Amino acid sequence: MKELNPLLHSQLRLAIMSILMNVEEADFVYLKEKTESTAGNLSVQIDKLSSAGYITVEKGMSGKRPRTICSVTEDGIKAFEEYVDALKSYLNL
Amino acid sequence: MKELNPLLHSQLRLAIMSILMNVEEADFVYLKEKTESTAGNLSVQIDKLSSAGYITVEKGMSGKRPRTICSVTEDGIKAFEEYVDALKSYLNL
DNA sequence: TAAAAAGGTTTATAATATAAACCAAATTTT
DNA sequence: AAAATTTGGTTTATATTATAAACCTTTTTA
Repeated sequence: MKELNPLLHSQLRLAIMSILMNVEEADFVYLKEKTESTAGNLSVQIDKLSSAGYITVEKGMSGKRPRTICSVTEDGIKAFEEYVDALKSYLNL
Repeated sequence: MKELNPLLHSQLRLAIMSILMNVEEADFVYLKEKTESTAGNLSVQIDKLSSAGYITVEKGMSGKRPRTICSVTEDGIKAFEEYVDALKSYLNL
């Protein structure tokens, strides 16, 4: 049986990637609302995806408030697609 | 976003369930070979699925050797199918 | 100006997965 | 016929992970 990339096989990280696969970019606040996660957990998981090179993270300002924008990288897309392929063999889809 | 049943969202438990969804029953040795897991890990995860009522486990003898036979329950089938549904929304399948 | 909210990060804790060590019975080797 | 190995597991320890709690700084509101 195929391996399931452990970096993607985590509910929150998978949710983040899933969202980012469908949009150009998404900011911290949007990801938090969509995933219904705590800020702490989200921050940690964003870091891990970023460290793995699956997403890029730009910390900037929106007016006077900080704004963290994420988007998926080529590597991230590839990893996500491979993960989906592997999962399909588990779920017979 | 939907919750992913944490009992099923584990590589090895998902692999076990995936196998059992496609056969009448499977024994410990067969599951170990198919999943390429260690005996210890397999034993633990079988227990968890069993405690959750997702599989039944019969410990008997085959000739002079012990034999542990597993099969999925109705509850297990239902949980698996719900898990697959939830996952689909993450993977857009 | 004091209090609360926004947007996060860091640190501590609880849960999980995994492997290592172990056990008893059966089989094989010497 | 001992001794060593294999089979079929279980139990316990360890390393990783996920998660939440506590915290920080700046901005906004009361």
